[in-house]
Amino acid sequence: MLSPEEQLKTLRRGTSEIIDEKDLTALLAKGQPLRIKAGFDPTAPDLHLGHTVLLNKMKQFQDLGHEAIFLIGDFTGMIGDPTGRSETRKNLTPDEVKENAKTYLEQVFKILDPEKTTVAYNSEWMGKFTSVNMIELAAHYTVARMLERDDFQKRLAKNLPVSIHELMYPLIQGYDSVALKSDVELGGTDQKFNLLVGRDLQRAYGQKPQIVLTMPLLEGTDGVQKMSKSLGNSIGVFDAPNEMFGKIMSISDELMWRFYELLSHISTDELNTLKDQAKSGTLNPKNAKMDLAKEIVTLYHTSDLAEAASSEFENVFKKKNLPEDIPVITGWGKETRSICNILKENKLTDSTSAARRLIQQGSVSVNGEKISNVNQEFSGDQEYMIKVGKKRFLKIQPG
RNA sequence: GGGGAGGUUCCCGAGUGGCCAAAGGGAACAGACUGUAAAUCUGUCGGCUCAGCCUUCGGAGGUUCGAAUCCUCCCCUCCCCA
Repeated sequence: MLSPEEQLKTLRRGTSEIIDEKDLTALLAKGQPLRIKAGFDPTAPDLHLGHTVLLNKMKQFQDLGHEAIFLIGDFTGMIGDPTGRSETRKNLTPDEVKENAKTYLEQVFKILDPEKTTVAYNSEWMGKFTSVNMIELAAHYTVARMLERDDFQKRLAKNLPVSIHELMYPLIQGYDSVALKSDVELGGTDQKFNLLVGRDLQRAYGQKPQIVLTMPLLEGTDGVQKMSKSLGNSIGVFDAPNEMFGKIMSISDELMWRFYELLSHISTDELNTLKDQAKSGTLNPKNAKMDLAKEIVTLYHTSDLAEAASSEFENVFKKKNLPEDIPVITGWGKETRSICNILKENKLTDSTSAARRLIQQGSVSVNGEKISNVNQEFSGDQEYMIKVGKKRFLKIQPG
């Protein structure tokens, strides 16, 4: 095992806060593998790059010889973490939770080493919890301390509802640390409160409080708000290679460095070199971004697909050629149909109204010719290349 | 249990009988500019057989020539008192 200082150097990369670093150093100095806990709520099946920030940190612990415990909050998932919520979450059914959990693990093992990862489900112990146990647990915390929490404060201040069960959430997450006897727990900065409750509860149950390590929340493609599917700024780990590549290319240069720090597996030294080169002008930021996009696409797909996505990107957007994989449909014969209906029927636009607007704005072309007449009709027995905006394409072939 | 406030288009939020498909902001989409960058500027932003028509303002009824706006009942949330 590396020395505590060397380990810390790696562990500090991208980290927001370590509570408390001295304690962590002391633990590392023992030279024993530590139990590293990270919990995921299987509330949404769509994993995005933001979720992987934590996994990358966990991977670092794993590579340093520690024991990664991946906790699936199948029990807590039914409650819904109130963190960062301006409103109460919808509860999930056990089946939904189970389904989501399966998806999670599949993705998780693209980063973590399955051989060295312990997977735990908190329903294992929470499912057996009696109401007496629950009340005992609740007795270890006070209402005032629970309401200190920022999310609750904000909601109360805005006269928004906070349900009782949401107050239970941090207690149960904290109890997971007791059940797992974790030495370190990882979480996003928004999880700080919950993670700290874990420390208090471990103390209350006679254990040594865990070290809390928080990671920043990754911004979404807009560069401002945190990555989230519902905000429409996320890059999903299931995104197709070309889409994933394109989304990464669309982030700002500033955000690119953050992605490098939190998502790339290149060493911190290499990263600093890249930054210096970009600053001095010897490296075009675009190339650094292309490399990053390739690395990430390779991780979730393959290096071949990443290369293909890269050349496709250059081809379509730099050289303005047509993409390779244009959806093709078969024509409808001799009768003619209006352009608006064709666009709507093939989902190039949401509605004929939207199609009209886009045509009026000059963003629709057929065979390279801009369409200006919203009523223009086309027969279905010829080949057409339809383009809407920069990204939507459709080819119609005679039947 | 008593008293008060409120539920508006994807989100926030204005609108208290016709000039309302509903201000403003955000998001999104499109155009210009680019490195598909970002930033900026411009436009669009319920639907349709589209200069007209149809469906929306928590739900169901009602008043009216006409309702997001008034009345009745119901559902949901918050605040104060107990």
